[in-house]
Amino acid sequence: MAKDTKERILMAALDVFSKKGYEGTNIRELAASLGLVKSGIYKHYESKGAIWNALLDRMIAYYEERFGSAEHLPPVPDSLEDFVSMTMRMVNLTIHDEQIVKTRKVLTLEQYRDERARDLATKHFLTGLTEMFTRIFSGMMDQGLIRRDDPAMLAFAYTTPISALIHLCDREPEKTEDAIRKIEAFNRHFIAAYGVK
Amino acid sequence: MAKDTKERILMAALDVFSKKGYEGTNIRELAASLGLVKSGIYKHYESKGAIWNALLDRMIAYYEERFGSAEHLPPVPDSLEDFVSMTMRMVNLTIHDEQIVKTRKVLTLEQYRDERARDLATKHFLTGLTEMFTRIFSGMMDQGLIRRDDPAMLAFAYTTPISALIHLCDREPEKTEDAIRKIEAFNRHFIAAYGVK
DNA sequence: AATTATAGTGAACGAAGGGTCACTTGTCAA
DNA sequence: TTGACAAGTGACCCTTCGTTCACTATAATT
Repeated sequence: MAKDTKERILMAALDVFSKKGYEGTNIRELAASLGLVKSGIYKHYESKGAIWNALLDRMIAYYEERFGSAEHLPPVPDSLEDFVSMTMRMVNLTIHDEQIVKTRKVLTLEQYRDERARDLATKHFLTGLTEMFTRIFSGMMDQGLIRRDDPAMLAFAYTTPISALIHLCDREPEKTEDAIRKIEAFNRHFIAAYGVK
Repeated sequence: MAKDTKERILMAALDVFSKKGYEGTNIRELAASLGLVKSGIYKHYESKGAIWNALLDRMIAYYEERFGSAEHLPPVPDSLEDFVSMTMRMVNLTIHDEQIVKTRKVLTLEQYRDERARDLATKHFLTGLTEMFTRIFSGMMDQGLIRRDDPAMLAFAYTTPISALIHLCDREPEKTEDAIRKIEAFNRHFIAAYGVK
């Protein structure tokens, strides 16, 4: 039960930090969203900063667990259609999963204030995806699915446009459908340019 | 002299908002950075929110003035080398101009809180560049410099990777040189794929 | 020269923030 | 049954924040 509340506090913190940022958040409000009174929070965390650090620990650990080891990488697709549908599954997850969306927003808001947030933001927004798709493209080149080229450059050129649209969805959720269509169109464009038919 | 201080307050606000965000900023500090005492600020703006609104007005007007009308668009380059050097000039400006960097940071930090910041962020980070390069690519296709294709899609695929690296520079300035090299490499890759030799 | 606006000061205020503490309540072990 | 402990409460403390105001100095206007 203690663990439970401690956990709920972290999730509430993720929620409110993602909306108002760390500085814009106050403990009373955070506690109230859990049906607690502010002093109750301090039975579980010693300060607002401690909540922030615990949340970041969690986000970092989650990222490592999820994308850190090679074994959790998606398999190399065995056709171009497979490749596109894998991308679209990932995109849909990352756009619609509340927790992932909030994580991105928090990292966006705190990237200039907190060094660890800064580093994790770069992984989330740039290097993580690029590295992942570098391996995928490398595999696809070996299989002759796409033209042989620098896989890292291709991954960069492939993931950053998609990433830009994911950010757009975070910022303006009402444009989500448009963004998804645009990602699909971009995939067709990409495959037309690099796919081997 | 009144105008002057009013102006200096805006510039100081841009500076401190870009570092600490709106909520994280306090008027005392802002005033002190101008050699003023906090009550002096209120001779020029009626509240902290008024400073924010004036700053946003300024950023919006500046953007309109700079990128809003077709006449301020860069000319269509007349060679591929010209095109790349134009891009690199723009990139260097946008990465090194303090005011532009701060503007991006402020928009990044306040995009979820303020509707106008949100809209301007989308222009800065996505649609503005895309529209601009749509025209450029359209012109370059007419001149036979690049393969005929959907210019809007090409602009999207060209500008978003560069944008991602600009964001990286904002977040981790020590990676600026790497980022610029990467943009140059991306340009070569892009031209190899779409340029007509 | 007298007046009046303007820019800036310093003290003060109320509200809101983070954090503490003595106390209550419920749970579980001895 | 009792004792210990973890979880939660409400009142309180101190600091910081945004804002106001009476006042001064300076520059412009009549």
